[in-house]
Amino acid sequence: MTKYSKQIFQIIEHSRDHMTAEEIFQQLRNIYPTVVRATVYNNLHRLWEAGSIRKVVLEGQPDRYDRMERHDHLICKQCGKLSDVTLTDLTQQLEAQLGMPILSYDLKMTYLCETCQAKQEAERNDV
Amino acid sequence: MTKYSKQIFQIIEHSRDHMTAEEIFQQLRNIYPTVVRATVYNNLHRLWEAGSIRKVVLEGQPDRYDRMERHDHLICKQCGKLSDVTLTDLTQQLEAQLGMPILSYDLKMTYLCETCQAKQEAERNDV
DNA sequence: TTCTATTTTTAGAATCATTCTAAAAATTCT
DNA sequence: AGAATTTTTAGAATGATTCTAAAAATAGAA
Repeated sequence: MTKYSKQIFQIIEHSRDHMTAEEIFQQLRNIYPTVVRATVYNNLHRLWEAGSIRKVVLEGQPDRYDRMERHDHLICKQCGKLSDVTLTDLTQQLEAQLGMPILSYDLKMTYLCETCQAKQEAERNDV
Repeated sequence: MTKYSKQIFQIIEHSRDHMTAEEIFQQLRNIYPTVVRATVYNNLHRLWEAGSIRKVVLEGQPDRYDRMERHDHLICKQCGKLSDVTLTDLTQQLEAQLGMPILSYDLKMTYLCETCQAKQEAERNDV
């Protein structure tokens, strides 16, 4: 692990908001002002390959990076806000239904966040 | 609905293999040889926006399009093969755990397909 | 039908996240 | 130290997708 990969790993582990490569790059530049974007991409790739970080792929957005710890994702259908929830592990249940083992699963749920719910409520009253 | 959107919708509904925009474009050209890529993208976007088709976003691949009918996805970790499975609807269960309603969910599971399992087995015997 | 408005298609340029390339620098191994 | 490997760098390249502005098609109203 180099100073860059260590730092990038730290940034991801300690951020609760699923940063993009660009955001990580910006933050890393505060510490190492000469670092280059490719270094961030290289390290993210290596960390992900090594199974040290998760990649969260959302439509129409640059990839986001996330800590490994088991958890699921909630995405607001309106504003796209991404948040974490930890539901009970479904692995057993899924394997039982499939009748075979799985390696992992990725569960994303869409909902309407409080802010967007409030907005929608307001609109309804306006009209 | 225009001839193009109708046809594109048909292609997606009748294909079991989650086609990319490019693949749909190639197939559409067999019927309408002068059609242009942008038309495929435009129509895919409209169909998706209208909730008539699903978009399957996988890492490092162009987006794939899928029929709407409720089902989940299995992805081979090795070769990337994508297949459909229909497990019991988890909505109730998820909502109960979350304590709030959700709009939809997207469940992707990774596994090792038969082919890749066989390959891995063979390698193990070779070494 | 004829005029007008809206939607769709087209061609090609533009975008933008990400990957690639090849050289330089840093690190590790012997 | 010297050689080999890994990482970083700068910048070009890639490639899926979106955008733009004009042309064509379609739908609606008179």
